[in-house]
Amino acid sequence: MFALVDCNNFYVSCERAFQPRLEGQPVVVLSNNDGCIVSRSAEAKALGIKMGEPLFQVRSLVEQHGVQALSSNYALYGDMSGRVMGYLASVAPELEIYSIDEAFLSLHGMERWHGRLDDYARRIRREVKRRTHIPTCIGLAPTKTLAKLANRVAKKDPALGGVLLLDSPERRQWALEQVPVEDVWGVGRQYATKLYSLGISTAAGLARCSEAMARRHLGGVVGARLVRELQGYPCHHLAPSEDGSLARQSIACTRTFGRPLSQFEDVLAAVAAFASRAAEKLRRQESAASVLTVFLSQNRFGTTPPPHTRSAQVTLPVATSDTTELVRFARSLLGRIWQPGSVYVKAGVILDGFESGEQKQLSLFAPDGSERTARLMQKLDALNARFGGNSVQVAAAIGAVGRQPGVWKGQQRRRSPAFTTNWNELWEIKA
DNA sequence: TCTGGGGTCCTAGGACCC
DNA sequence: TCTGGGGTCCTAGGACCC
Repeated sequence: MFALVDCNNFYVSCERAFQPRLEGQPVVVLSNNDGCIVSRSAEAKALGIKMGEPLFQVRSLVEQHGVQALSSNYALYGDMSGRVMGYLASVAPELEIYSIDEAFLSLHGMERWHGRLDDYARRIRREVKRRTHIPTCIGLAPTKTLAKLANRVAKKDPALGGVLLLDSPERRQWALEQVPVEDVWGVGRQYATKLYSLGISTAAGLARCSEAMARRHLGGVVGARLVRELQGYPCHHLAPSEDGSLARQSIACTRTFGRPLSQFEDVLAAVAAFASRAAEKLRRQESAASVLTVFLSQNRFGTTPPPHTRSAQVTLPVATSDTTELVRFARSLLGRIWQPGSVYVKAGVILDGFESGEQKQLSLFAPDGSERTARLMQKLDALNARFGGNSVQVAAAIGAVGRQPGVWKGQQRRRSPAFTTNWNELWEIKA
C-alpha cells in the first residue's frame, strides 16, 4: 500500500506558520519578480484566482478583497519542507520525496504494527500539523497513481477529514468516478483534450480503456502504465531517498531578469551567477557535470513572430564541479549566442551529463591541481554556508569593475522575513 | 507597465556500423 | 532507375509533473 502525503497550499501554509495574522485571510504567494501566482490559500481560490495567473491580471480582485500577496521565500519553504520530510521519514520504512511539498510512503505490511492504515494516516497528519503547523492530506492505495487520486479526492471532500484509503474495489470505483480525467496524474492538457474527444471524461472511464487505446493516444508505454495503475496494478515503484536529498540528473539555474537587458556585461554577470549556483547544487550532490548549456530568451509576449531562445552547448573534456571552470565555459558559450543590439529578458545555465561512480575513479588521475581546486570549492561552499548566499563569488558574477552589480536581479517587494534560516530575521516572541 | 523556475521520461529519427 | 536488413547510440522535442 502506498501513501501520498501532500501539503495543502504549501507556500501559503509556510507563511501562515509564522504569521498567524494571515490565517483566515485570502493569501497568495508570487513567483520570481512577483510575476505570477504560485500558491493560493483556500480563500484566494474561492475568489476565482487561478494557479499560475499573472498578478497584474488579477490586480483589481486582489485590491478589492484585500488579498495578501507575498513574494516567494524559498529559503523558508526549503527549511519547512525539511522539517516535514524529516518527520515523515520516521513513520515509514521507505520515503520518496517527490517534490518540495509531497512524499510517497510505502506502508506495506504496516497494519501489523499500526492497525488500520487510515487511522495511522490520521495520526501522521495530526502530528505533522502539531510539529510544523503545515496542513496535509493523505491518500492511500495500492498504486502511486491511485494514491494521488485518493489524495485529490480527500482534498476536495471535507467530509473525509483529509484522509482517503482505497482498499476495496467499491471504494476505488467510487473514487474513480469522482475525478475528472484531466485531474488524473499523468493527464495534461493535450491528453485531456484527446480523451474528451474520445468520449472519456472521468478517471473511471480512463480505467476502462484498453491497453491498445492507451498506447495509441497517450504516448505509448506511458499511457499503458497509466491505465494499469488506475486498474490497481502497480507499474511505478518507490524511489526511496536515503538521506532525504535527491540526486538529480540535471541541474538548472534560470531567471527572468528584473528588467530587459541589452549590455553584454550585465547579462554575463547573471550567467556567471547562475553557473555558480548550479555548480554549488552540483557539489552538494557530489556530482560532476560534463555537459553545459547556456540559453538567452527575448520577451515572448506581445510580439509576432514569436522571438527566439538561443542556446549553445558544450561537452567538457573532463567532467567537473569547479565553479571557476564552469563559469569560464559559460562565458564563452554566452559569447557565441550573444547578438549585439538584442534585448534579453531571461537567461539560464543547465548542467547535464553527470558522471557515474566508475567514471569518477578516473579523476584520481586527473591533471595536477584538481585536488587543490576541490579544496578551494569546499572552502567556497563553507564560507557561503556560514555567511549566507553569495558572500564569496567569482569575479565575473559580480560584474565588471565600475558597473553597478546585479542589475539582472528582480524585485521582491513583498517578501516575508527568513524566519528560520537567517540570524537577522529570526522570529521574535514578544513577552 | 506587469507574464516563474525547476524537473522527469519517452519517442522518433538521424548517424553510423556490419 | 534499380539500390537489404539489421543493430546501437545520440539528440531534439514533446508530454508530463510540481
